[in-house]
Amino acid sequence: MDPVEPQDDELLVRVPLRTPGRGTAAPDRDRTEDPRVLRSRAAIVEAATGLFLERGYVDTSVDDIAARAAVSKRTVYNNFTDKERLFTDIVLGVTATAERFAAELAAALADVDDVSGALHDLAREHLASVTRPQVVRLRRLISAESGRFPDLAREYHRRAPERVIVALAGALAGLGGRGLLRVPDPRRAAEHLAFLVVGATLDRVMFEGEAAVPPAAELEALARDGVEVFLSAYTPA
Amino acid sequence: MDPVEPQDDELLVRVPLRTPGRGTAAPDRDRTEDPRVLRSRAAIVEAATGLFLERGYVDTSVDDIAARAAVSKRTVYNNFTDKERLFTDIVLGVTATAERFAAELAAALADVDDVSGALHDLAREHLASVTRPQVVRLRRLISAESGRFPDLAREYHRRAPERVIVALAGALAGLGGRGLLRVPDPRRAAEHLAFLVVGATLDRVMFEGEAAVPPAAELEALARDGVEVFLSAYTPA
DNA sequence: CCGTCTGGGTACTGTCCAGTGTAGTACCGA
DNA sequence: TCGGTACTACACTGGACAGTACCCAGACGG
Repeated sequence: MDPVEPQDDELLVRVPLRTPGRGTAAPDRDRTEDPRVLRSRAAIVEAATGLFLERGYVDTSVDDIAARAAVSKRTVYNNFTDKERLFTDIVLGVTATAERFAAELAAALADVDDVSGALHDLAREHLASVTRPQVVRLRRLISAESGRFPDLAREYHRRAPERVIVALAGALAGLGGRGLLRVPDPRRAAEHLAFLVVGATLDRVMFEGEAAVPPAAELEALARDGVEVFLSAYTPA
Repeated sequence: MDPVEPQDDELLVRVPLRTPGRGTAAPDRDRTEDPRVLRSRAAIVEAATGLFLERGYVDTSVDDIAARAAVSKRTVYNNFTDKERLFTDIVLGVTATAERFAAELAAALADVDDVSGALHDLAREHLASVTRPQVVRLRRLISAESGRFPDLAREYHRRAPERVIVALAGALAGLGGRGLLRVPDPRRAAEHLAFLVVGATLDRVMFEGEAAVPPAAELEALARDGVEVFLSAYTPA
């Protein structure tokens, strides 16, 4: 499988390769990283990502992470200054996925002619992306810890859901400029489209967990109905 | 102030008066409650509600609660079997507010003639209610703890946001029956209306906290634009 | 005035956990 | 062969915190 296309049960995690927190003294030594370090770090990140998403931040101990990564606790602390840094590094790494998705969204709508068809495709894709189990867990995790990590939550929101809205607004403005839609306020239009399609599902899933994700047929209907309402309001007279 | 109308900075809390967890042996003794007990219990509930909403479940210790309630820890445990029970009792007590609100919503839309005006009023009220700081904190608190208390989260969602949707669906169906709206699927229509109006704000607030609540003028615009889109899709031809 | 009963206060126990210190081991390049 | 570096195992510290044992005070009946 293509390592750049995330599957339902995984998230791409990009963690900075330089060990943070010891840049004070290191004179940029050997740039061929020790394979032992790479191996340990990858195992730790993978284990921690899974555990954080399954149990949350507080209910995951560093001992748990070390155990699942088959690594000693000391090694965890050799690679990450503390539990908080490990957490934030992972979360910010994960948002890379969302950023890429936002860019694709905008591009897909750039120069279409069949507005209705394109919006239906976009809605389906958006809904599918947002209801992927790991994405659901990530949303819940971050909002759950937004009290402990307010900056992180803001950053995630800015980079992921917000960026999707902004990209969508740009695309809709483009369609408006070509006379294919009537878009007085692109930002508002993007929000309307997005939440017509994913709003109700997102809300339910936030409280009931990924088990509450509707079946595929219902997702299809949600996308269709949402776009239909959007078009009846935003189609030029 | 009327004790049944919640203000911005408070939530009505209804907690069962019988001490839970000792019903096994008590043969329904004196029903004139000891005033000391009533006083303690009220202080504990108030303190715990505030602390849970401010800091969350894990970051609030029973010692903190006892201190703010100006009561000993022992007294807390005399009135509530454990921290979990205290938490769930409080959360379920708070949902009483939301339940009442849902009923009012449905009633307000029952037999209006000016559909547009009524929907605008409803949208304004819904948005105002959902962005009240304490409501925002409650949403975040419950979804944050939905991993630890899945049943509680489900119950809250069923009683509060879900009940609003159901009531709204009923009201819209009524308007549809009178030919004032075209409502093929009342449930879907209710979701569309609700999330057109509150979706984007709800999402932002979930990550950025109650500080991200838009100013009154923007709330007004959100309600107006959302209803406008809804009407252009659901007005009979 | 006395015994008893109940709620409340203080001090404690047991546990969990983040983070550290240390001593030893495997591997790698010179 | 030697020195350096990362990893392991393990014990340990310090602190937080849920829940409890035990005693005191005051109300109430006799």
